[in-house]
Amino acid sequence: MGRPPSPAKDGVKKGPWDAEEDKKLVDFIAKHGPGCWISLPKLAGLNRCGKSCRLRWINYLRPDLKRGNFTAEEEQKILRLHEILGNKWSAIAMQLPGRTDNEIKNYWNTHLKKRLIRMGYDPMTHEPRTDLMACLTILAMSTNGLNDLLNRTPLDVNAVKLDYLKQMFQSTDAAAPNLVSSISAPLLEGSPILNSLPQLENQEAAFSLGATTTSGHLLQPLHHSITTALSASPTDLQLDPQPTFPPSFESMLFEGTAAAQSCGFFQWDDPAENISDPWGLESASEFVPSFTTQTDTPASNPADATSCSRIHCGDGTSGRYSPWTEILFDHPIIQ
DNA sequence: AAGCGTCCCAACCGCAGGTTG
DNA sequence: GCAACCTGCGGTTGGGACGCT
Repeated sequence: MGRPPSPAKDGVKKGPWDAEEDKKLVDFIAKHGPGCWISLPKLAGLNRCGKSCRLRWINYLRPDLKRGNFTAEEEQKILRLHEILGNKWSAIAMQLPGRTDNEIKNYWNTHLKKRLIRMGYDPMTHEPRTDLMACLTILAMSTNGLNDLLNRTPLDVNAVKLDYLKQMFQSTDAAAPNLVSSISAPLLEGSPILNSLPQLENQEAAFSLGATTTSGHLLQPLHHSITTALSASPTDLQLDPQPTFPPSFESMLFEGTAAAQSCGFFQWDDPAENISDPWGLESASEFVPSFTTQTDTPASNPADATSCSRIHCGDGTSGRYSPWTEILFDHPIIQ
């Protein structure tokens, strides 16, 4: 037996809702409340399926929805809840009044997830990535890094990278994350080394050696170890054989320590996202010491190109990074 | 100004679990 | 207990907006 089959769904309108449809739906629900979604379209005079009506109401027309950008507090909440709950968007949405699961899901996929990846964290586990693919990813995102490796360019900065790379591939221990971070060791925009390198005629080359955002912001865990190591030996790039990797950003967030600030996770890499500078730090250079290589090449850490969604170069040009998978798998060394 | 590539998000799709007759 | 419906959820996508060349 069971229920009679539902009516045919042919001829039902799909796609974006117009103002008239919205009004019909809002008026109907204001009068009758959200009840049976299957019968609602017919009763409300809408040529939509009940599912579409429900979605439109829940995600857009509901009066208690909060509009506008996510606040820093909301972002932190999402990150913490995601670490605990995973992709349980509805459960996460329950903890964020006025936000829908769809909205949170979209925000995660378009902002937070990418940010974690750029910073070397696994977006699912929220732990620093230590696998070879992650290393290759970040290396590939430095665009010319692999070319530098293959071509054995004599650039001192790349020599540093190669040293680390060599260690990385020889290493089987926990040093790997630090080695990854070193590969993206950035250089100060407009620094002598940048000016001296003919390879840096384009933004892509600048990307390979690190570039800065217009805001000058951008700190990240991946930078911590290399800058620490370098500052410890400012004139001699002796590499720490057992460098330590900073704790996960969540653990620091939970602890609410200054370490979270030095980690700089909430230093927005995109000026458009840098809404409130929540840690009150105007520049990454505040706690990222400059260092000098054996060839007297000054550098500091205003930003990391591997985590920039938009790279701003000294000549005012800018570019965007591509999704890591594309970069990685398009690279000759992978193919 | 046009073409192209990328980003973003509203909306759709398919599935799973609960409900109903 | 079964079959079909209903609801909610998470993954995916289409197309408008935007920026760059």
